[in-house]
Amino acid sequence: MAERARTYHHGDLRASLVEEAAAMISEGGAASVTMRAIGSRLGVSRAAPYRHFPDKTALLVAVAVEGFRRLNQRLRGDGTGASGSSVERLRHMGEQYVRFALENPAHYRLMYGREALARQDHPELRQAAGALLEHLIGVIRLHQQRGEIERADPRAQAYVAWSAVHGLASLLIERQIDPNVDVNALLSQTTQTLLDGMRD
Amino acid sequence: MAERARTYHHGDLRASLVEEAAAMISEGGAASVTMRAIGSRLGVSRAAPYRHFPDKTALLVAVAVEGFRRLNQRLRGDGTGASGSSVERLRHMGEQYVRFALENPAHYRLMYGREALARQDHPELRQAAGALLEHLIGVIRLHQQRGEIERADPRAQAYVAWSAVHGLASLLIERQIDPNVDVNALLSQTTQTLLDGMRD
DNA sequence: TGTACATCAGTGAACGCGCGTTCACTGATGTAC
DNA sequence: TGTACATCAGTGAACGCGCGTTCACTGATGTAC
Repeated sequence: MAERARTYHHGDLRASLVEEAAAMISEGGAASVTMRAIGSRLGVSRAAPYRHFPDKTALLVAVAVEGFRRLNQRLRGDGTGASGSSVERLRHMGEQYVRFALENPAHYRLMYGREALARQDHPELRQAAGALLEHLIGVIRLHQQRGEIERADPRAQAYVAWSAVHGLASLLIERQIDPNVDVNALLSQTTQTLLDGMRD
Repeated sequence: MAERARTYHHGDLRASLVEEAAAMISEGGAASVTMRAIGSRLGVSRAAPYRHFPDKTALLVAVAVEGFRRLNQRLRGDGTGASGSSVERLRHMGEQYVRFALENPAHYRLMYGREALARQDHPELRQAAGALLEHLIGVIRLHQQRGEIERADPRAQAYVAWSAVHGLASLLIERQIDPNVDVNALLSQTTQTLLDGMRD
């Protein structure tokens, strides 16, 4: 991506900043992202990022929003296809969710933590997170209609399901779970327990 | 607590440092704890804390360990008494766990997050967290024996249960859940779904 | 009981550092005529 | 097509700040004799 000719104007610095910040987050966590470092990594002056983002927080918000976009895309991507049963579809979503978190731990932390970013101040971020939840609610509602799970309030059911996968993802990311445990087995046991608990 | 006479020697500065750091965390999050501020809040010089902790991380570790001690105590405290059924006992633990997190959000975050504290370097912290898990496993094993839940690997079951309550606690703390939602209802729905899913 | 002295919990001033951000500027670009 | 000029993405030096931590020190304490 940095293979454009070295012109004075970068070309698409804004996008590169978001991308590079995400890379830095992967490598060293959110704390390792500094405006100074990101400039120099992109071969650009320290002040250049301020042409595109008013301050550091704005950049981090953009990074988090981009994370939600990717996660959203992944959850919608149909590994099992529309052909899978309702239960399979939900199970698939849960698995992909946790896998995303495991593959992008620091990014995931940025998306959901309030350590680096105060949530209420950033409507775009709020909206990006909300879209994910609405998608889950939609799937749950659909599959309630197919009669495979209990017909409780779909929003509440979504929160319960989300809690379970978010909790598992967090505990794994924060290395609270014995590294000898078989993650796949634990993941499928979690989704299974959840689906059993939601069943009529 | 600061009502001892103003002597040159503080009396029990170490304990006060931990206590005060915990208070600051409650007020402004872990990032608001600085060695400078904590000294001045206790009416002591900036350098004084270094008599008791080699560095800031050591102090934060002590605070986190203290948090685990309190949480542990709370989970063991029998709201329902030993008289409650197995299921009631587990439900009670789940509820107390989430309530602790809601009452001490920043402290909880410090205990389980790796943002402020890298976990592997601090065996005492690791051990404090481990003790909590072992307690949960013990309760689950006991109640498997009473035949009220499925006889799966108790450690795996503990991880699943822990994931659910940790996830719920985290989402609530990070304000990812619609504030209009009835927290108590959501909490009991979560524990209920979990127990249903674990039932034989 | 009184004194000498080792110990250790405090002081206060200073250090160096890395950070986010600002400022006056300059080079490149694209558009009006 | 050629030129004047507004626009805007960059530069590089500097700012002020708050931080963790160190250092030589001093005051209080407790213990040996």
